[in-house]
Amino acid sequence: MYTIGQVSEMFHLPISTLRYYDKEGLFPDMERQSGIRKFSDREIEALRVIECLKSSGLEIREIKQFMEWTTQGSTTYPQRKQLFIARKEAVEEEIRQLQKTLDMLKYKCWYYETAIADGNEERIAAMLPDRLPLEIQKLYDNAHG
Amino acid sequence: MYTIGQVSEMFHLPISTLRYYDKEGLFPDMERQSGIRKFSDREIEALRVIECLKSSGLEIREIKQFMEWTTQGSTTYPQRKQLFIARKEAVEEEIRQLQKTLDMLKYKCWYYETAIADGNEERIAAMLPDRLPLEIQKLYDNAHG
DNA sequence: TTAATACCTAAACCCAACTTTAGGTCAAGA
DNA sequence: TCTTGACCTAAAGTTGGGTTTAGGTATTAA
Repeated sequence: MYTIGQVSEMFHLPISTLRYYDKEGLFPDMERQSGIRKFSDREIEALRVIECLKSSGLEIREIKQFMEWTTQGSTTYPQRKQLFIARKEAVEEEIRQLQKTLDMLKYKCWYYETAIADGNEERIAAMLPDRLPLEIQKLYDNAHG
Repeated sequence: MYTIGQVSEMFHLPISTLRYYDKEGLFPDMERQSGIRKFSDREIEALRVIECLKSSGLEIREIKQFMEWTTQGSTTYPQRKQLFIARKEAVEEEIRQLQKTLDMLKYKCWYYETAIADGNEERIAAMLPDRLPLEIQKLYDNAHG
C-alpha cells in the first residue's frame, strides 16, 4: 500500500495529477483510511495502463470507461480486448506517420547542411524536384508524396 | 497561386485553421490581392513544413520563430539546421516511447485473449510476474521495466 | 435585381488536461 | 504547545490550438 506522495515519486507525476485522475474515475473503488487514499498494487497496475492508454492517444473519459469494465468481471473481457487491439492499430499507424515526419526532418537536415556548405540555396533549388542525390530523393519523395 | 479554399482542399485543413496560422505569423509576407490571400509555392512548402514540425511536437510559436528565420536569409541557416536536428532526435525518442507502449498493448491483447479462452484471469495471475510464455514475458518486462 | 459564393475581420467561445488557490484535518517532533 | 509536513476538498484559473459568430465586401449567374 502506498500514499499519494509515494506514488507521485514512483511515477514522476504531480500529486495534483493523481488526485485529478481519481476525481475523473480512473481508480474505481480505491480504498481510503480516514479520508486518505491508499494505492494498492491494483492502482499501481491501473496507473501503468493509464500511461499506456494515454500515450496511445486515448482520452481520460475513455480510460474511465475501461476502468469501469475492469470492475465488471469476466463479461467485459471481449470489450477490453477489442480496446487494446484498436489502440495497438492506432499506435502502429502513429508510428508510420512519425516515420514519414522523420524522412522530412532528415531531408531538411541535409538541405541546410548543403545550404551552409554552399552559402546559398541555389544549387539545391536547381536539383528540385527530381534531381536530388538518390538517398535524399527518397526522403524528399516520401515526405512530399 | 492558390486561394485559401483551394489550399484548404489540398491539405484537408479547415479554412479557419489556415487563417489562424496566418494570424499567428506562420506565413510571413504572404501576398494579398485587394485583401484576399494568395498562397504561392512558398506558402505551400511552408505548410508542409508546418505539418512536419507540428507532428514532431513543436508549438505554433516556435514554428513562427522558424518562419521568421526563413525571411532572414543565409545568416539563419545554422539555427534552422539545429532546429531540424533537434526535432529529428525528439521524433526518434517519441518512436522509441511508442514502441514501448506497443509492447504493453500487445501484452494486454495476449492477456485478454488468454482470459477469454480460460474464462477467468487465474491462470495468468499464477504466471506473474516471471513465468509467462517467453515472447509474452519479453513484452511484459519491457512494459513493466 | 437579387441571390448565392467565396472571401474578409475581430472577438468570443470551446475543450481537454491539468494546475493553482484557499481553506481545512491530523499526527509527530522540538 | 505549537509548528511542520503530509494529506484532504471544491472551485477557479491556465494553456494550446483551434472554431464559431457576427457582420461585412466583391463577384458571378439566373
